[in-house]
Order: sequence, then C-alpha cells, then structure tokens
Amino acid sequence: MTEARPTGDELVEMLAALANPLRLRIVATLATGRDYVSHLARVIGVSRPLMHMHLQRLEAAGLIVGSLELSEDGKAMKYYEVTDFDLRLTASALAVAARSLTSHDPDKGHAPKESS
Amino acid sequence: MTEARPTGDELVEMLAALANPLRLRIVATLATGRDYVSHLARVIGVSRPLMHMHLQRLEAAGLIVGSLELSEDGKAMKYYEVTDFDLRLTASALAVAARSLTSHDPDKGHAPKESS
DNA sequence: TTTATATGTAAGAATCCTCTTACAGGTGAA
DNA sequence: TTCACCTGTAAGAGGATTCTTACATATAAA
Repeated sequence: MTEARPTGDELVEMLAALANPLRLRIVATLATGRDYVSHLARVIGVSRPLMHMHLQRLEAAGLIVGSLELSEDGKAMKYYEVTDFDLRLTASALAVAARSLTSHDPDKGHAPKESS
Repeated sequence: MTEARPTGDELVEMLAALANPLRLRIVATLATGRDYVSHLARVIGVSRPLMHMHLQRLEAAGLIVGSLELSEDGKAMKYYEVTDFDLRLTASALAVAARSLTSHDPDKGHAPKESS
C-alpha cells in the first residue's frame, strides 16, 4: 500500500480527478502500460491539448506520474504511468477523511434566517 | 457488500457526488446516524436549500436514501441515511469500470489536425 | 392570527470545468 | 528548407456547479 491515507482535501482532489469519463478512461488505458501524451491522445481520440490538461489534473491528484524522457532519435517524450493508489470508499472511511477537511469557514456566517 | 459493481457511468456519478467537501461532510455526519434536512443544515452550518440540493445529489448517486416521515406532532420530516456502499478504487478496478462508460462519440471526429 | 417548525422549488450571480483553436518551441529525416 | 513528429501554453466559448435569496406549502402551539 503506497497511498496510505490521504487527507480530506487530498481525497476530494482524487475523487474529482476520477469523476470524469475521459480521465477515467485515461487511467484505465495507462493501467495497461505507460504511454506518452500524443500517442495517448490518438488512442483515446482526443485533442492533444485536452489530453495534456487532463493528465495534469490526474498528476496533481497523485494518481499518475509523468517523466520527460528522450527517445532514441532525440525527441522529447513525456511518459505517464499510474501510481499504485488504493482507495477504499465506505461511509466510515469517508467520515475519517472528512475530519481533516480545511473548508470550515466558521467565521463566515452561513445559514441565514431565510424567514419570508 | 450491497453495492456490487457499479457501471462506469454510475461510478462517475458516485465519485462526482463525493468529490465535494460539503457533501463529504454530509456523508460523514450521516454515517453517525440518520438525520433530517433542516437539522442537518443547522448542524453543518449551511442554508437549508443548499443542503437540500446536496442531499439530492447524494441520493441520485445512491450513496444515501431519504424517507419522508411524519413526526409525533404531525410535521413532515425527511430523514436521510447512508447506504452501505463500499467502493474500491485501484487502477485495475477503474479499468474494469471504464469499459462500461457510455460517452464514446465514435462518430464525432475529435482530435483535429491542429497543424499550425 | 401569529409564530415556529418542517417541507420543496425557482431565479440569478459567481465560479469552475471542459474543450477548441492557435500559438510557441524542439529534433530528425527527406 | 520542409515535413513529420514531439513538447508546452494561452485565449475564449459554452456549459455545469455552487450558493443565495425568495417564494410556496403544511402542521402545532401560543
């Protein structure tokens, strides 16, 4: 187990990264082996800038990692691969993660009276 | 295990529902026991219409269920409680779920040439 | 009747997300 | 030089999310 226990904020970021059909498909594709962005964009059928953005989102969440390498013919290739994350989503597990959320805003008075 | 294996689309909806600090806190609170929306809004510190919206989102994803009941003094109370979902998020598990995604659009030609 | 509780829902603003188009740079081969 | 690859990023449109305010309903108690 590499990804021990993410904080609430980290968990939200991970879930947000995975809560997208295209990004889910990207992770699924990378699960079968590493690949570089242009090829990945072609395989999945998406424009390269769009792929680039989604890969950044997944990497920021810690679900994939990229490394810029030089191919034999000298071209710069950015290879991505999945990290070995393992998240368990149950109500009680989420309750634990929720304790470390940093979006309380206890000062800002929400919940106005709303009396009509 | 109640939630056997959601489809790709269902999984995305579940993840999207959980990928929000407030909704994560709602699930965490309901994990300690059922509650009705007005009280839940007060406890968490959010306006009731906002709580209502988030509860709908969570219920649509199948993470919570609500039941409208009549209290002793005749008031209508909508109680929500968590379902016993149990999701495992690994790269290979996501790869399985991704196969049942319904957002291919194989006709619509993405990935234009983009040659400058 | 008025007050307090509960429910639902609609309209609008502000913001975030998604995606395309267009530009910048680089190397190697014809 | 030109073409075919690779990389990155910025601008803008369109739509989805999030949240507030405001309205509507109902019951019980003072």
